[in-house]
Amino acid sequence: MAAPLSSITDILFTDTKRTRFTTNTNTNTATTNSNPNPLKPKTLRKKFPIYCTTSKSTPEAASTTTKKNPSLSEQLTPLANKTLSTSIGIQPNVLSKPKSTWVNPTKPKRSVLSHQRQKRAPYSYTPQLRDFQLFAQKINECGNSDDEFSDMVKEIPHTLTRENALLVLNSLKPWPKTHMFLHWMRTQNLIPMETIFYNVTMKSLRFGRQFQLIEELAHQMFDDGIELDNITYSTIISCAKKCNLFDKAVYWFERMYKTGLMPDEVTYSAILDVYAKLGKVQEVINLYERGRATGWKPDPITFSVLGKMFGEAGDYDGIRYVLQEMKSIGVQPNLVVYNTLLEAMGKAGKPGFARSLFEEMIESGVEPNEKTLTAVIKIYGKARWSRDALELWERMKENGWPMDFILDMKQSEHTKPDSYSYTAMLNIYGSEGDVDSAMELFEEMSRLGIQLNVMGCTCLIQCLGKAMEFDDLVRVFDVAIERGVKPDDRLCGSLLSVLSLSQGSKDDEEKVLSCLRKANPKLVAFIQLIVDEETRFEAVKEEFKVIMSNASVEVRRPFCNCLIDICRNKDLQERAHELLYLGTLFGLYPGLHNKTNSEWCLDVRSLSVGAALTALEEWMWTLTKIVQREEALPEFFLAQTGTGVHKFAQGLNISFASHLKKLAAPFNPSEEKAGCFVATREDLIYWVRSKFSSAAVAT
DNA sequence: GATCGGATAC
Repeated sequence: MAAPLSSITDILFTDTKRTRFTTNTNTNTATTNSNPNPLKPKTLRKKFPIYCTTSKSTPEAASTTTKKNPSLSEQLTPLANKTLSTSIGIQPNVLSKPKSTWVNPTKPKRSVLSHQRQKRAPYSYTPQLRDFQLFAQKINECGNSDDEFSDMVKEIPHTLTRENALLVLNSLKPWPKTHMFLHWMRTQNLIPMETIFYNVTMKSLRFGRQFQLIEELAHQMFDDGIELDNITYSTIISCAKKCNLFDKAVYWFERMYKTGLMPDEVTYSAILDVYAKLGKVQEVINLYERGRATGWKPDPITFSVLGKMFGEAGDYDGIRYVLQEMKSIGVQPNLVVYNTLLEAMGKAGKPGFARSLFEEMIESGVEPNEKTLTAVIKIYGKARWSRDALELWERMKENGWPMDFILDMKQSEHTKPDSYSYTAMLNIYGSEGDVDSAMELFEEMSRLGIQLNVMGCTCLIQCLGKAMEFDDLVRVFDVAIERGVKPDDRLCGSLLSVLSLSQGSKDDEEKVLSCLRKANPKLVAFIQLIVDEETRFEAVKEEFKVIMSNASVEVRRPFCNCLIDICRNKDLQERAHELLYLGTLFGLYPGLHNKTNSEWCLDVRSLSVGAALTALEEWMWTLTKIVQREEALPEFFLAQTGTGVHKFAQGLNISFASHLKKLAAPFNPSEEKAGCFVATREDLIYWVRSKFSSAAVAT
């Protein structure tokens, strides 16, 4: 056996200190670097603000080269620092030759993992295969008691050989049988005990989540002098992981180092996953970089582990780092890696990049499976990209991709039907305005007892509101509340937007209000306050403040938009202007008005139709006053509505154009930029003058 | 879940 190596905790601890030291000594350089590498994961960026430092010049690195027998941690630390600076793309010329990072090339350093995967003995033929299969089957079928087992095992058909034993151990299914058979072999002493017998038994125990028994067997191996190999350790570690005993997983990994056994890439990636699940991102990166520094070429499974970790952290830079690493090492992502990275992109809130990655995956010939499609559909649904979602739906039909990713789950015994997939589908149908399909899903969920969550409920209500199906809307809302859905601000927001659509019918309006009253009575009281013409501005202002501070940040602007719409629908223009003013005052419309020397721009893209028209009136009014006072004006004026691709902005440019006409304002659609209306200073001045001269003539 | 180990959705 090799001499004991340093424990991995020592390595990590030493490295953390060193990392901090390196960071501190170079902070000045770091802060002056105006172009940080965009591919750095967050954790790297935090702890390693600079990447160009050569570790050779640090005192620690120098000292390690002079020592005769440097510890593993000492050998690896400078390498890790060095690799961090080269492998993530700041110096692409060094990227392809990690070996150049050796501090002392004449003396090869001990690696942190073995580059050779543990060899497996070839499967040997067993002449009595059939007999032993039957024997194993009988044991499988007998009871779990020791007595029954003892009786049964006596019927062993031939002499036990190594191959026969393996065959039986592999065929025994419930873990107690495998465990008992191994025990029997050990006490009978018919053949010498081997590592592989323990490994096979441990695999069976892992299936039954019997970590304690696995640990007992491992101790027994130590006691009996049976070598634990990489397969033993990776099985122990993965079982600990499966049982959520992460400290145990780390313990056995350290123990492996202490006994002098070098992990191979299977064990190594298993432990990376453990650290990732513990949220120890920095440690994972350190271990990964360390392995890389010694010439390790990680395989797709490792990248899947890294991708999942960065996804959990919502770390987009980290995800790009993984992609960049695979590219530079020349590892082609497989299905699982793509699935992991797509999921990660979703968690990092990058639907656009997820879409490109998905297209790249198809392009490279990797067939998507139901996990891929669920992830992508979910991302499109969340981003409200209904067009992309439906296009994907069509492609699934065309290519024969798994259409039944929901049905699959219904049929599976182990997986409960997925409320999340239903929500994603509700979102798609909802965004597309397909009420029938959305309601069909809703009824199906009720039939199958699938929990409707608040997001699904919000999608449905939006959809029903748009279709003016107020009775169904009330029914869905009541059922959702009954089944324990807690209305949140988004749900209130969608009720509010439905209310702003229900113009005309007092009856329908009352139906929506009854729902909103259950979800947020204060909001209903505020609506009543603002639609009362007698209410004074000061009172509105006070209550507005209360309502908005109580609402979560992301719904404040939609709330205000809807409230303005509601007022305009009731011809309460003055109140609408007050609300827009309050919204601006509370910072709900940043960037509504942008000024440069040559151009003033009104950007109403984040406003509802009513709010946009109110903003336009306000702007024209202000511009009129400026013209009348003969104050300085820029050469050009621009009003931006967007082209209406966003779901909430649909029709905004059309309504805006017709309102411009109504005001006879001098804005014309821009020929260069869709969704823009432009006017020159001359147009504007002419418009104000003619308006007032005609007014003067009229009076 | 035939053949001793590591990765993916809610």
